[in-house]
Amino acid sequence: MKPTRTRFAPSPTGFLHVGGIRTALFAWLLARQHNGAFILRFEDTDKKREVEGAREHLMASLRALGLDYDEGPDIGGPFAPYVQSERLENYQAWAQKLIASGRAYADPYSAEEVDTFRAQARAEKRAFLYRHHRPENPPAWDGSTPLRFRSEPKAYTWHDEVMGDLSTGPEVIDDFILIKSDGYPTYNFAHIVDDAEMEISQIIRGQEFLASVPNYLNLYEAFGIAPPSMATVPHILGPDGNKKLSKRDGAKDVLDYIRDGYLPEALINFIASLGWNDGTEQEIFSRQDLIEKFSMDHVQKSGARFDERRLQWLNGAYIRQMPLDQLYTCVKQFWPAEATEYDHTYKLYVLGLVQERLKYFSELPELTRFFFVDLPINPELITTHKQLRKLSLDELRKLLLAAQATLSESAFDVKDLIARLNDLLEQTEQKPAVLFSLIRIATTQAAASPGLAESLAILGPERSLARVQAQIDAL
RNA sequence: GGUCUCGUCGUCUAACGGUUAGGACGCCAGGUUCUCAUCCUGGCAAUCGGAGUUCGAUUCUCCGCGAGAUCACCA
Repeated sequence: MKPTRTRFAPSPTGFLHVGGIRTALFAWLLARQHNGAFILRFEDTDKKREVEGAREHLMASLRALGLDYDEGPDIGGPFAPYVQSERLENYQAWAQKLIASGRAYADPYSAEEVDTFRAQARAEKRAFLYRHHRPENPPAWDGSTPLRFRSEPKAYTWHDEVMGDLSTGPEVIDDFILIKSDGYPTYNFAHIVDDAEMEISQIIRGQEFLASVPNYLNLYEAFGIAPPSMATVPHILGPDGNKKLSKRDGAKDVLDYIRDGYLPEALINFIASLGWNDGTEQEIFSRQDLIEKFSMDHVQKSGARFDERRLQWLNGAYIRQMPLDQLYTCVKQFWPAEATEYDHTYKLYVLGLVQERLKYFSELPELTRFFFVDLPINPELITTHKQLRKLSLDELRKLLLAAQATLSESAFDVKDLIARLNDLLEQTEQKPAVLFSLIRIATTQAAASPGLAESLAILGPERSLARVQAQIDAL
């Protein structure tokens, strides 16, 4: 059996969003699963669309997700270069083979003339076929005009790893352009040459190419080479509509998810399970699980909608199962500014308290700020509280004074705090919902916070008591 | 308009032609002496429609309907 060699071949025209990364992920998984090679190739044959910095961005995105490639533009490999604009002579050589065998010819028409043909077909509600206008005696090709493939229309049936058995009639086969008048090859031509030269065993790509496959098959035949196995994955759709997920609809750069504090492992798990499952009820797949269990024939044929809530849940699940010290290194850049003057031990303790409620790292500041700085008194926390708003200012003051008295004698370890808070419940004959809420609000000024005793223990006596006092003063 | 593809809870998805159509996210309710979260329990919720084949159809066939892709000197 031939070695597994898969590739990810983006055009450097922008960032990589979740939809785009999926084909890269699948290709990577197959390569790793079979101890094969994963190859990165830049398809930069349209110079007009190229975006400055996109190459670096694409490579950074793959790196961030841990999708390491074995051959590529920056690291080379046995079939270098891995950039199409640096391989023009290869395409010329292959084009000459077709010219020699009579399977390619110069397109004598101007772009405007072809547009006229196209408009005509459209007006007649027909699909446009260039070959209906194929010239009888095309001039010799001198490179100043497009070079077209001379197709041999016929019906095809073929197998797609995801879609299953597919078939089309001869009416979809056409004389597409191999080399543009600027000397660059089209995608349709270049990828076939490169995949053959680079010995790619399996092509994984989005469904926008599905309709072109019969044309590719026709070209493979003209070259007398066997096509690689093909897998067509459906698009990932936007969250609200049925549109393909695209940059225009606000699809986010995968690097933005990393910046927001999503874990690469969670992102990969999420993207993989968007349209794929292993047939069991497992939801969480480690990278190794995915490598072992991934299979193209379990990939869904229809497009999946992108649901960020599910990604959040998954990321939270990964965060929760992380060892604390590992999580600590991950969140280093995400602490609120006020945390800089606090030491490792303090922050580690804080992190331990919020670990189970953290969905992504950039939430860390809002979740932990009150551990590092006194927040301004927010009267609404009491006036909108369904129990506390019923109490008079005098009652509130009494409770806070009682709390102050009890806490001032505490050793401020969790155990002692719990004991004293429980005593205070009996003393004041209050429900926890009243007493604990009040103390929690006074000492945190936050709508939500971790357990009361644990929070107080971290804050310490000085700060806790000062905050209770501040709350009393503000009543 | 031609061609191709797809169609199970709101979302992601399971189900050799035989299941009370399962799981997960989300949502709702309850429990875990405060909030938020976690965890646990329970609940709501789906086979696009119509024929046909069959003892029996989510599954096979056909016709509708809906959705997506494509018909570029873009990939």
